[in-house]
Amino acid sequence: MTERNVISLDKIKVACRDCSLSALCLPMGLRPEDVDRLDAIVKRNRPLQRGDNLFRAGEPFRHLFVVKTGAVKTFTQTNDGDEQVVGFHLPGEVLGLDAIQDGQHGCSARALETTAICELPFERLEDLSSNIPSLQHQMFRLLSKEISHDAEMMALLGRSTAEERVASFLLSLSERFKRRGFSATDFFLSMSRQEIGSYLGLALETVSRLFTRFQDDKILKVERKHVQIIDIDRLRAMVTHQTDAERHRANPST
Amino acid sequence: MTERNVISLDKIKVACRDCSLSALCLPMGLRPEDVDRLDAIVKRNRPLQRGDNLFRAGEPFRHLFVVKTGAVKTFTQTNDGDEQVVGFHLPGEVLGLDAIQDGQHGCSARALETTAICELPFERLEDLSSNIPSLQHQMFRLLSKEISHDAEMMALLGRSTAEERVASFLLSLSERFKRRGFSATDFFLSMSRQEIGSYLGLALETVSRLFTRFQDDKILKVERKHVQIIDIDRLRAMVTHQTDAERHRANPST
DNA sequence: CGGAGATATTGATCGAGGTCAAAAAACTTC
DNA sequence: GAAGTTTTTTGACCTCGATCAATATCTCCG
Repeated sequence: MTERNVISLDKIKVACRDCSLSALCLPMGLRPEDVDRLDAIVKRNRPLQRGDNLFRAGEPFRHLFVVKTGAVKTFTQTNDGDEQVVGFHLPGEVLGLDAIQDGQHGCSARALETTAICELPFERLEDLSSNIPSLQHQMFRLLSKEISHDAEMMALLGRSTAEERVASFLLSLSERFKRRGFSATDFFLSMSRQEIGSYLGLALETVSRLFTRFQDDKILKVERKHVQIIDIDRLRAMVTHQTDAERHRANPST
Repeated sequence: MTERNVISLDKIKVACRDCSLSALCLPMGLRPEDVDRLDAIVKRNRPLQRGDNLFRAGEPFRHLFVVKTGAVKTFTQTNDGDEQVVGFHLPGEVLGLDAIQDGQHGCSARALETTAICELPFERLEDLSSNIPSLQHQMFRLLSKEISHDAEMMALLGRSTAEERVASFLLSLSERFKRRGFSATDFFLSMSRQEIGSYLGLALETVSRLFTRFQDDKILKVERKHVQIIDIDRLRAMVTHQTDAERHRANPST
């Protein structure tokens, strides 16, 4: 390992209190002194390279993981060999929540690009949650948010056309990038067409064709992994099958 | 209200410690004295009749609900008017978990038959969880289990054929009835073909046709709402696209 | 009991999207 | 920078399940 690597490794070891993600991540809503107590149990390892596994399905569950920088996919293997993508995870998002229930990971997680991770020993997190009510509350919210998100995803997969799914996917990425301070209309996809298709329940060819069509319709500019959203309103209009759950969330006053 | 009703109402007000569901429900794994502390915050109202709403999407979230007897569906409304079924809930299953995150219900819940419900004020449940580590642990497990289940459902909706979806649905019901002490092979569906179809992302006609086909193939005997599973192994064999997450869960030793 | 409305079955038709195939473009690696 | 591999695009074809439609059956009430 070179000197240069050592320096970049140190750089990523930012304490929670100094981390730009704290408004999105577990520390959200905690008092500064409680953030420090949380920080004390966080372990920060060297970054993963593209293709590295963070954990594999079936492994014992010991930690929750938070994406700090980069991107991770979670997936399971079907018994006819090919993989089913379960989710894509951006900075501030927590992985491993499905493993709490029976103490082993139900899916595998693999870095889609160079990715820094914060590791939280779950037993110590539970102890801390017992002692910090706002942390317990934040944990409940986190788990609940995942459940809400899954319900929306199930609705999407159950009802929507390929067009709606791809539009939804792009809008979701757009919003998540925006919240993280990146451009909402100009970004790079870290996953392949294959992975997008698997996630959306579509063939990779269908994803590709829709990108092409959206580009022909002047809604997007797509060049390989680089996506620019030209007309976000037309993209939004495609998601006609939005449920009232989603509407309430988008505009709670109605 | 007649004398007869009053008696039946009293009968359903069984304390957690005496409830046959305690092995499936929140009290699971709690010490008897902690079960009593939990029991003290549980409210048991009169049963719902078929078609009654337990809560509606958009309403403020105050309680978690547990099905005691009967069955409940949760659903959202798409903006073109028709409903999307999100889940079916049997005795011992908890409703409202998706609402913790933002304090309002993301879906509506309606009784599919006469249904008794236990109501848990969430704020008091949080306080209790802070003071009873095993209850906090149980809450985390409960939420995590929901997330696992949703991931399986997403995989089902994303990849599977209509045949697999219906087979999976029947197997899921079968296992859940079995755990509750009912027959795993002879039961009544409390939901319509329409609702099954909505849940599985299929047209109601497709559900009906598959029931007919399974019956022709001597896998089932279906008569309206009454289902008898004749050959559960053939039903299992249909679910070829099982993921490794599901396999680990079905047989943790492998 | 009988009629109305809901629910389920069955048939016929059609189209969205899957599959197969081939070529093109972009990364890897030596 | 050439050769090989992976990823993406595009075309042709076909299948599964949606949709439309008609009938049958159930359930609920007066």
